[in-house]
Amino acid sequence: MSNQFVQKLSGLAELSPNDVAALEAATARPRRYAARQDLIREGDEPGPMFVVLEGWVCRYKILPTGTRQIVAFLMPGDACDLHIKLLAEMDHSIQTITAARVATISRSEIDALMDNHPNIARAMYIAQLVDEGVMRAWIVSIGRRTSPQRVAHLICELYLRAHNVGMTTGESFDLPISQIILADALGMTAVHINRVLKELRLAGAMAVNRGSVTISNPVRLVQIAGFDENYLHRRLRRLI
Amino acid sequence: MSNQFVQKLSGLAELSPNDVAALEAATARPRRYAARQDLIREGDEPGPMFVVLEGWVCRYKILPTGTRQIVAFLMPGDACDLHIKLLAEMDHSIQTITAARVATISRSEIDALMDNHPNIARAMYIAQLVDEGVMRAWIVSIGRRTSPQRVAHLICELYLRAHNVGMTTGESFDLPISQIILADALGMTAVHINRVLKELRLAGAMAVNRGSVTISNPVRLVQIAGFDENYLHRRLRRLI
DNA sequence: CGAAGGGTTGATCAATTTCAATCGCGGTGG
DNA sequence: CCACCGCGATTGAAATTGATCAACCCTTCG
Repeated sequence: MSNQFVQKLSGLAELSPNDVAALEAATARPRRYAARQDLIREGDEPGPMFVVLEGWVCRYKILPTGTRQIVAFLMPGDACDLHIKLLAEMDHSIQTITAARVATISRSEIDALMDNHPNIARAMYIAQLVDEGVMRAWIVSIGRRTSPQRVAHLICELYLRAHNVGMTTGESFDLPISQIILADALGMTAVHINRVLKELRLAGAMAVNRGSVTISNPVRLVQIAGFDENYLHRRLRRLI
Repeated sequence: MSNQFVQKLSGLAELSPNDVAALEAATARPRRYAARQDLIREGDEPGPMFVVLEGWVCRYKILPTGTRQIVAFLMPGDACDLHIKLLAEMDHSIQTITAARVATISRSEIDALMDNHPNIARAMYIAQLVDEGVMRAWIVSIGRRTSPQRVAHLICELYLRAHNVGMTTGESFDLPISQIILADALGMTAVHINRVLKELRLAGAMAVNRGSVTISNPVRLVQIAGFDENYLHRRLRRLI
């Protein structure tokens, strides 16, 4: 399958070869970014739609005190904000975590894609609904789960999302994310994340090494997390 | 202005008298619900779109341990999930907090509204983007703000949203929400919410009495919250 | 009148943050 | 080639926040 964007959307709606070709054309000229580059900042006027083709990206907000909260991770195949152009300004920033290849699709291109390819429109709407479900799950995690549960839940989510676009190998996947970034995503301190990761490692549930995660005991990890994949609305219900 | 739904959408796009009439017709036959009734539950098949016309409603999820996290408040004028029918099942539940009047609009009615009234479509898309911004702001609050900041921030948000649909009187507004519900929304315990409310009252920032909130010192409240209204994307930038 | 559900308060406990120090690794300039 | 630097990872100890446990009060409602 050509790229993760096509692969992801194919999982959400039936795409014809014609649809696939249109998606490939729209993402044919991605731009490369170094790590830690803002694609767009809070307060900026929204631009074209971003589609991540390679690397990891996040949405985040900075508080007056300077602390940061990451509100979403984007991995290859993930796109941003279909109708974002309707807003006058961005309410958050988007930044690369690793070096990345990101395609931009202009408003008119999107409109053309959606108008001429109903199945693409359908898939994009579903993707947006899933993204909202993911945000709700984050609120639940941060609000009500203990820190080990929270970390475990995020890893379960990322594993499944990566799996969905063919980016896992067995029970491992690349997670090129520092403990600092994990802390910013989970509303914790890096110190505490470190201790929780150790705890999960000692519990035999999962281990992080040099930018990749291995889920040593999927059943245990899911138990710890209290993970229910329903909010990812996947067509293919594989057990992990 | 006829109802809060029309009022809210009018603030997001120019609506013609014809558009307004169509919205009124679509919400003409609301259903009444008692307090604490689920409109729909996690796992259910999505139904029609809900539009709250009177009363308060929330989206929530229940954890395996039985604790609850509220992920959004819906007040009069707020609608749910434009394209939700594209999903096979709900990933969260929706429940009335108070007695409420809620209109339901079927998929086909929505499609007709959106197709025949581009400005309604535009307004609904903007409303959805704003709802996403609100969710991001919740993640930030729960993840990174202290409890007094968190409470203050939520009150600022709710005040502005209420103000937007004409539901404030001076610096007060109805907030028919128990401390338990506040706790479920902010990821805290009711006991702690109680102490924080006391602290905010003593600080002269705001006070809650019998289902209504008075913002005694807006400037102080905004300061405490570190509140920036940008994420609500309001057209009318009034200072509170 | 009694029961139930919120609200309020105090005392104690547990989870996390904060502060501080050390370690290790990759990259860089001398 | 190697010492040095900066960033992330790791660990310990102290400080703080918020949760938990346990009363008790007040109002509403049957």
